Amino acid sequence: MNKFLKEFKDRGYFYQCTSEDELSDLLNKNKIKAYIGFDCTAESLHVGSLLQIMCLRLLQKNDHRPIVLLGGGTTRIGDPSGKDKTRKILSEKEIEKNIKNITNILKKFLDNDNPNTKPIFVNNFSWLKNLNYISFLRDIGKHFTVNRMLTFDSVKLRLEREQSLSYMEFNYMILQAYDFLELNTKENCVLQIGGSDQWGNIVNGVELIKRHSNNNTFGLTTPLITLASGAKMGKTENGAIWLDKKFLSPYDYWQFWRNTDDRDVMKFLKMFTDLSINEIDKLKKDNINDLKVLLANKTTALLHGENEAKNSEQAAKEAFSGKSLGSTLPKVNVKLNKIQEKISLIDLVLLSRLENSKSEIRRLIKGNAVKINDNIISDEKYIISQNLFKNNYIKLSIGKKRHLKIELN
RNA sequence: GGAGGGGUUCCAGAGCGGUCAAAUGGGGCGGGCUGUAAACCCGUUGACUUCGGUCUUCGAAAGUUCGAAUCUUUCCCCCUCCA
Repeated sequence: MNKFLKEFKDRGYFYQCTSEDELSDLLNKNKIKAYIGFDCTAESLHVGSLLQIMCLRLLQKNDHRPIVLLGGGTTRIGDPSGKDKTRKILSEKEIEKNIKNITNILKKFLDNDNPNTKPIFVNNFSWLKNLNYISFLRDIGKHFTVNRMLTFDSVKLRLEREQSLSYMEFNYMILQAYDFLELNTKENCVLQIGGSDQWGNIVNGVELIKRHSNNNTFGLTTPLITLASGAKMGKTENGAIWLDKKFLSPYDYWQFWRNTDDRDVMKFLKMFTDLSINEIDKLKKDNINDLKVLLANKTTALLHGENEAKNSEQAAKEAFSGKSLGSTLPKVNVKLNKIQEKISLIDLVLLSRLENSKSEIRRLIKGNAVKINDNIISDEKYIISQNLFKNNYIKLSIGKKRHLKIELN
């Protein structure tokens, strides 16, 4: 089997392929271009897209060239796959902003220097916006039968549940198929990779290209990752695990990985780090916590860099091992006069934005969950005094996992 | 178009005139155990509070009543069956 494909499988990226043997042959013979599409509905990507990003990296590692398609056009339509309801439609401005931001995130993960493999960024709005309806129907629409379209899950499931599906959304799969055709024609792109929910859309592209241009192309999908606990990966109660400092600090990103379920650690090391399969298999499994730290360090380094990873590890060490004030903890500044006004503990927590409901904070205080400089405070009327500040800051903790440095200025 | 059933707090789902900020389960949060894991146990889970209470919530609006999630009317939405 081809080297790229083998590693793709070994790392757990593989779910389905349109024609595995042929693709393997092709990859052995040629360096190809492959594309993955990213939705631009949100301002940032989250961990849910990480597997796709790792696929892009793997392509580069094997000297293939990734094309990153940003769905500036298709986001204006909305993919019905896996959704019960029509999504809200974003304004042009929002989409442009999202594209910029998402591009920057992807660049952090990818090698942008090697001229042979550096990613090609495209926005499908650039070709979709100029489509002429009549000629599109004649050139492209004729290759699709409604009979077949109705059988795809994205459409079928909606109809079965009697949830309305607009004509606009119904067209989504044709547009995505057209994207592939466009990239095949202009860039000689021969492979589309996507999540398993994209299978239908990908197959449509492969078939369209066959009928329209008589070229052979391929589709490859990755599995939906579920955690050992059964939950979908990437979202927690506190929100998505964003791949963007603005929405989730490197420390919290590090913590997300550090808190991985025991049963998922090896799997994630393979999926989300650059450690070779060999190295991973040789790792000593007797101290699972060391492996979690390794996982957190590697994944954080990929996104935020080695330094941030180191800092996060250091901060975690200090925060969890107790007494020392974490010099690297996330910090919040408080004006000196606030303290002189005799601010209450409740208000301090409010100020820290760790919680935003006074009732909730009261409950936490009663439950012995709030600590200042590692001392439990159980009096909800506790007033913060200036002499609590050592070296100009205090450590505020809620529960075992949330720690913050409050700095005076 | 006709006939029924339904919209309840994060989710599922009880309540069907006062004792309802609303049973129970799940999830979340906190505590315990531990390893920042899992499992398990306990507590908590609308907001504000001078801890006495106060305010806002049961699809929307109007009404009946001393009092409504619960009754009436209109409207909106969903589901099932028939055409």
